[in-house]
Amino acid sequence: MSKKDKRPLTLRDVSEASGVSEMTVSRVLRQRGDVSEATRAKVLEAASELGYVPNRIAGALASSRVNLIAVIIPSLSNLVFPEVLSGINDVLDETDLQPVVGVTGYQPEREERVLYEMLSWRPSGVIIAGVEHSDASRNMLTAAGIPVVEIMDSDGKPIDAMVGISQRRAGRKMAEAILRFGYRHVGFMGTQLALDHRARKRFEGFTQALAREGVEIEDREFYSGGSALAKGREMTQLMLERSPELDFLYYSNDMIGAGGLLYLLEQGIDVPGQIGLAGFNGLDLLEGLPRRLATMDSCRREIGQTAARIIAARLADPPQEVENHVTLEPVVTYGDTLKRR
Amino acid sequence: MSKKDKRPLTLRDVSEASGVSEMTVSRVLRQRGDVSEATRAKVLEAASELGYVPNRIAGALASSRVNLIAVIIPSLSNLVFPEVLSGINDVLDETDLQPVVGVTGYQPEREERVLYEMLSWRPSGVIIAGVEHSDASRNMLTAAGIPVVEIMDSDGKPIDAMVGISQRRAGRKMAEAILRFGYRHVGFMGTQLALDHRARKRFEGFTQALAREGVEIEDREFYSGGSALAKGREMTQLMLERSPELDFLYYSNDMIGAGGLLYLLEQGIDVPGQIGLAGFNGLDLLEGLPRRLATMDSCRREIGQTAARIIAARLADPPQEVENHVTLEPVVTYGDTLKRR
DNA sequence: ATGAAAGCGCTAACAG
DNA sequence: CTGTTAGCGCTTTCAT
Repeated sequence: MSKKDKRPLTLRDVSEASGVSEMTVSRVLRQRGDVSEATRAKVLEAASELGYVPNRIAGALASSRVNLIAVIIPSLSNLVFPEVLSGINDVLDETDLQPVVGVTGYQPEREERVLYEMLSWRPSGVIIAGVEHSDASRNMLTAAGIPVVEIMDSDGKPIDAMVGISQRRAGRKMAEAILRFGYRHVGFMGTQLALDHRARKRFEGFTQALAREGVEIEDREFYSGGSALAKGREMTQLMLERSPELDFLYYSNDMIGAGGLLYLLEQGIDVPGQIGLAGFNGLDLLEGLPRRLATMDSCRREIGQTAARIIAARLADPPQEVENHVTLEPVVTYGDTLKRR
Repeated sequence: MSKKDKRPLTLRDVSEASGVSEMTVSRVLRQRGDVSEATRAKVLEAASELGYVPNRIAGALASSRVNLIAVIIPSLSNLVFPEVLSGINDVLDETDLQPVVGVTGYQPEREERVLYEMLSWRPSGVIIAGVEHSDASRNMLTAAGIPVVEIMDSDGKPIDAMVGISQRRAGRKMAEAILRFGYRHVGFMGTQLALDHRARKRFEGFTQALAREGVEIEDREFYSGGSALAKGREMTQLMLERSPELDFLYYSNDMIGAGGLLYLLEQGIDVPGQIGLAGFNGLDLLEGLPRRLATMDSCRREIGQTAARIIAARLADPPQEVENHVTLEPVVTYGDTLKRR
């Protein structure tokens, strides 16, 4: 038990308590260099008795080594990002690197601030969502001189490394599937696209592929905030009342798609006979629905893992060779809501 | 644009570039002390031209001030915790404090490790989920000499401050509602209780309140991992095949409750006529379901906000007086699945 | 309003 | 295997 001092404990306290020099105490605590079993035990004993916790701030300053990896994402409530984080954790857990998460709320100014804050702690690497960043952000990232992995989206010119899917291609692929199966009157529902570049790109790819076959989106609806499931429900009702001729509804994420699906089933509408549906992401959640929503895997866990692996490899001593640009291929799951008519 | 140096930029670089002493540069960058507008401008110009990002590691060491608040939670995939975080953010955004999140996976040893890691950065405060911690963890927390707020659960003796609901009371309240409405044959489904103390306490409160009226849980089922919605569905099916006499199903969270609800509706079972249902948490998600599941608000956003407010108040200069022990009262929402029979 | 000196707690680099 | 010395990049404190 430590006496209730005001002053926090330092290496010196452990040194005095154990009768071993600060330097050797430091070596024991960091498991670096050779220390005799006897001294080792003495030090460990003293440290744990005092309840000493090393001061990494001093350690980092002295060694100019920081085992932190900055991870910058737009949101935690999106469900997708926690899964990316989880993938990152899977891999970093095997190393001595530690993720530190910053959240931007999809706002470029906040991204800038968060980035600045994180870089001021001199992390060893950065994993950041998206490829669009303000000039200031790009400059900071470049100037930091550390590995930077941009994730989730491969449509763009990366600063350094990049792991993701082509969002445009994802949109295109789904459009092609829809057309192939004979749907022609398509409605779209999604979040506000202004700040979510990935959703926007999927949308662009989607419309372009439709256009190639002379098909245009006939109705669209956007939302923000609130329960996505409820929003999907509401928007679907609204859209079908407005545009009863639609035979397909494309949702920019699975959650609103699920809401739409529940609504349609309740109304006794024939899915996918009368109306086909598709979402995006491949959420676990879909498994519990009455019918499997067509969707497309966004590979988010794998993206996280791959990004972390790139960082870990580049930081290894000696640095390992790795592929710096990884484009994953999302797979369409037709489920029960996308069928040849 | 910074020349592509190997060495990271320091205050000295800005000092030289601007012809102002390091000390004054530091003052400008921290907005502390009086600096003439002219020098100020010169410094800012030089700093941004170089792309200088201050080194907080050095700053923190010199000032022994760190604006970090350690936030330690069991999981990010639980949906509940991101909302707590969001509440914490709401409040800390107004201050210069920054949350740093650590995840324990519900494992005490990991909690210990995460805590150790975080404390080694000398944060200014800790917000940690739950009131059960290993001795080592409690010691570290005590020895750190910083404000500690334990959250989510108020059934226990806090180390310092505490914000939460009484999980036992929450379980009891739901049991009382169920009994009041005339249900007598109750089944329970939930996660493995061993490590989730809050779920366990709710369960205990629940069974005790039932017992008081001579009612016992007649069947129970536990799960772990996988899609909660799908699990709720499967467990419900299983349980009803096994125990068709049940007239009420209590789910330890809304997600599995939603799965159960969807299953029962599909089977054409009369809810709540034949079987009543209730979950726990008060998730947004429920709004989009075909029927509103009875549940109980777990006040998670408010818990986050309150905890953050306590930390902010205690860290203010001068420290503000605040209530250190806050017990929130969860409210039962009867929805459409809990009705007098 | 600005500068100079000292040192935060630790570790690199070397010496023994 | 263990100890000594000299900083890491900044801020505190005190002087000017």
